[in-house]
Amino acid sequence: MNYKEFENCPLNIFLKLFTGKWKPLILYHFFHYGDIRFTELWRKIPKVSKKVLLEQLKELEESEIVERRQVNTFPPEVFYGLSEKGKTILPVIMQIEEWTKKMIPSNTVEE
Amino acid sequence: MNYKEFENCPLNIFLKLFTGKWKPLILYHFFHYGDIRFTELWRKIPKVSKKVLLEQLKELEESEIVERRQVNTFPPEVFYGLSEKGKTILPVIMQIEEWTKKMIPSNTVEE
DNA sequence: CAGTATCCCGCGTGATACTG
DNA sequence: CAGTATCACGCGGGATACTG
Repeated sequence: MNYKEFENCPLNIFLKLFTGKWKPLILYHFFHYGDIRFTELWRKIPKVSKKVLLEQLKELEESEIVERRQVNTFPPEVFYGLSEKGKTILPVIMQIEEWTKKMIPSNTVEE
Repeated sequence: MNYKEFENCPLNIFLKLFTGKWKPLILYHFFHYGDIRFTELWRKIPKVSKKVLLEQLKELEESEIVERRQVNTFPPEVFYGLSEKGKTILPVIMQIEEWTKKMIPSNTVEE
């Protein structure tokens, strides 16, 4: 296996899907709250700039994990949420969470 | 949930374990070949510098996923491999790979 | 052979203001 | 309200030489 082959390896593809500082948190909100309007999502994730949040959403959209739904034209009203493909990740995420809770001592994060 | 809580969320902790350009490939080799001597690992991953490879190994070691075993004193002979905790990740990785193969169309990576 | 010391660069991310 | 345009910066990663 050379590096190029590895680029195509499923584990790496999966990780690249989630690479991005805010993507896991974005998906977390979709899993728990369903579709969310852009500004509301932004309100829930207070430390990220609009530009970056939009970039991350766009990347997730290009991965076909997230769907963007524009409701009416003016003023713009845009909802983001999981696609059907995105919803199939849930069991994988759950197994990851179980493993992590069991194996990784819950580190205390300093303020 | 605020951002600080999210830092402690299992999904995020898991992803941080693998964040690092070469970590998945390093783990791939350990899963397939068991313990590997440092230089041999370096030979298998030709595009990474020694410095960076050592950094990534050190981070994995600090996560207690990888273990470093020094065999004798001179010349140094150091083996790296999965810890017991590291080995428990395998089923999780396998589920991730299955999901990815099923759901993500195998992108062609340009040369 | 394994590991360290420097120096360097690009990219992901951030702050802010502007537009339709 | 959703999205774009600039400008800027820190840090993860890379190249190279050196050390015990």
